[in-house]
Amino acid sequence: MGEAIDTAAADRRRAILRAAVVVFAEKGYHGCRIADVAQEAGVAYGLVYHYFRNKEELLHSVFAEGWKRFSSRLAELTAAEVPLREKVGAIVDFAFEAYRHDPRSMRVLILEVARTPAFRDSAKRTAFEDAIGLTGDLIERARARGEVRAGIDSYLAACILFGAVEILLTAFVLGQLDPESDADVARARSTAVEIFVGGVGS
Amino acid sequence: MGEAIDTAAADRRRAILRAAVVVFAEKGYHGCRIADVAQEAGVAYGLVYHYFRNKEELLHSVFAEGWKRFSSRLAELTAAEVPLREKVGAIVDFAFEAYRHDPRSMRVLILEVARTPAFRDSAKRTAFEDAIGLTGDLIERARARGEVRAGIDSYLAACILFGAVEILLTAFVLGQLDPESDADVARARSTAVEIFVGGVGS
Amino acid sequence: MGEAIDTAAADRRRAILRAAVVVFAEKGYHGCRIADVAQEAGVAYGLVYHYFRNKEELLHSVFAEGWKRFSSRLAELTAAEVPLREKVGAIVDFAFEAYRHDPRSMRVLILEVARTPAFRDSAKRTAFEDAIGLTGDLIERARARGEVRAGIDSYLAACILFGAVEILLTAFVLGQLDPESDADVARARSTAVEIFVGGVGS
Amino acid sequence: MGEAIDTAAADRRRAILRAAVVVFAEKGYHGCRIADVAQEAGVAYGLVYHYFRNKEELLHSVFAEGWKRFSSRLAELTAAEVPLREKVGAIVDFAFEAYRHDPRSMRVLILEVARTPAFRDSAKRTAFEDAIGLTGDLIERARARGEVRAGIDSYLAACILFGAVEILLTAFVLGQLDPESDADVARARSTAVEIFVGGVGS
DNA sequence: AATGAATGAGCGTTCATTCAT
DNA sequence: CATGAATGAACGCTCATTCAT
Repeated sequence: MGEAIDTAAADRRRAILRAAVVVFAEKGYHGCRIADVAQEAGVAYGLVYHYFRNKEELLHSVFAEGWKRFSSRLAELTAAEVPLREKVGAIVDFAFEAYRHDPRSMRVLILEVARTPAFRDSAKRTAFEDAIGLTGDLIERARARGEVRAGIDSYLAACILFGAVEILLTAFVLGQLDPESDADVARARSTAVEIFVGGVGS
Repeated sequence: MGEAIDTAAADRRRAILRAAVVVFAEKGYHGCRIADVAQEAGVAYGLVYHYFRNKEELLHSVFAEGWKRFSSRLAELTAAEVPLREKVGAIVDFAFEAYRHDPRSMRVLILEVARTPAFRDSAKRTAFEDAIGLTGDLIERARARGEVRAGIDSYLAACILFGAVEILLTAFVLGQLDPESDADVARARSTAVEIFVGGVGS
Repeated sequence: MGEAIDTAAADRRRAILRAAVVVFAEKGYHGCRIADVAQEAGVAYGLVYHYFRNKEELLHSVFAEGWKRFSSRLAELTAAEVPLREKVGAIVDFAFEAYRHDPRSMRVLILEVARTPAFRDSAKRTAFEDAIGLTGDLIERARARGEVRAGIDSYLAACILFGAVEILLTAFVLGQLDPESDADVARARSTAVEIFVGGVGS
Repeated sequence: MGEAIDTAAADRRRAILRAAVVVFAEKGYHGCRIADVAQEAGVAYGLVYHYFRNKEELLHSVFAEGWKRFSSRLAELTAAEVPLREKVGAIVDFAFEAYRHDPRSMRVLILEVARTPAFRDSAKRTAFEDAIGLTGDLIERARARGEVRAGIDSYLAACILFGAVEILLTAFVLGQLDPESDADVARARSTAVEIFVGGVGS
């Protein structure tokens, strides 16, 4: 029974979190009120403060929740024994897939979390740095197998891969690319992988 | 004399704009008050409203000012008759140089303008799209000269180049790379160019 | 068994009341939350509402509890057949002793109850007035025995005695006098009694 | 002209302060909103924050304003060369007169300021202590002229005088005495002076 | 009886914006 | 042009109180 209650509480918490994703995605962090989140979640706004200390912590939690999935997937990929090109493809696929599956979450991750001043420090940066670290490791391993050419810094390369993925996601988010169009998605994916692995040059 | 006054007015306007750059860079668009900008500019806050309709227009103007230089440089590069690798290097150099020269402006461009909801539409996006269009044209021309391999979409490639540059600038802005270190700058530049043109693969 | 339960209930009630004294003394009536009182009492905050209608009634009850002892002692003193100087001394002693014994209760009585707007009417004032009435009676009796000089209004004198005691207690509460110092206590006591009975004049 | 503006600003500030006195007196510090003060002053509530940092500072200022008059009068009295009985009478008169002249200010001083937790420290206590110090000095001088009997501590005596005055004012404030009744006022005054100087004893 | 999730009135405070001087 | 007093919408947050369990 205690568990049932805990679960109910956890459900509520998750409901508010989901509502926050929706609302942040729609109006941005600064453009929405706690009351909007509460309304979207179908609860009184006071309740939000039972589950989250304040608005900022709500955003932090949205991030933490979303990031967890991404970084665990990344860790898997790093360990896998497949060619670099496939790994890079998998990272891009995963990001694109995540966006197709829950565009609003990605929207918040891409447009809000990463750019909120409060997030420019501590935990958040660490999370991004961890992801880059993992990806850098992944590239280092590929180098050990002779898959990476000389003169390429693995960690800067990881950065660049993320930059590429992020800007393509942004293009999807902002509507320059259509996530519903398989052609758009395939083209974006292959261009990202091809450039990252083989460059644009002939 | 009318001109003298106009010039004085223009100076004032520029002073406020400069102050806005400083303050936006320091505390972010949402984290600062018009009064902060005015104080930084050394004027009464009411005066800001003589030169700019409102806070948002101030941010728009900051962007427009900063972007002008960048896009005119881009247009030059597009027209120049040099190999693709050099053009890409020039774009990266220009971005990095701009950051070294006026890190606060870049900070605002990178961390504020691009991510403010209000900017996710209208003029701002057009500006970014123009830049990508120009860069895409540049790549198309290179393709015409046989410098670009098949299967690469020029405009997505332009996106990716911008994503790469942006994330490296972000690394500088957030302190993961040191803009004062020539080694860091050179490594970032060469990695960006090498990956973009030749990929990481061996 | 009904009694056992009643007793348990009464214990709970008393525990909450004691907790209220502690918390009110520490942070003031307006400066604390029901939740603070509950936590101090080691119960869930909802339970407070089983025993007290609301926060204000809690304060009323704290007062009533504390005042009961004081006024019954006062009634005893009134009846006793001892010289006025001794009676006054006993009142002062009693107040000081009460403070040494339970400074937090006195703190609440002195700093909170007497000054809460809600207490400026009804029951509370009556209680104070009763005390003053009793003390006035006490002085009247002394007058009947020739111990009070002409031109002194007994009830105003009672007021003044209370004012003197209260301000000395305040001095203890606020730390200007040290309740642990026997010298301070003795001096305060004798000064109060001497002035009240004999005045400062030579 | 600068002066005219300063004066206008000072007038506004004073108007808000006066309004605060009225409203605090009526509903208590905790029982009123900034908006009430503003309405009473006939200004927008935002304006209150131009002149006072926050609600607490407003109360502090109300106190400071009211106390200034009282303590300067006290300093005069201390210096005067009149018998102790007259000085004590003058202190009591001044306090009563102040109450008759501006009962709401006194109400705030007596019922709010002295009892607000935030005021139980720093500046406020110092002010009270200063007043007691001055009055203690006054009694010490009287002692030097042989007007005070042995065994009386001047500073405790000063405390007690203040306690007596305060409680009588409280009686006026709470309606147990009628400040409009000359008889009540005269009786209260003479009782206070007589007890303080000569005691109740015969 | 006991718990604490849920509610929502209420309020302090901020700050963009206006406008009289 | 320049100033900054004045306005008031807006919002985050608190916390007393209720009530289902």
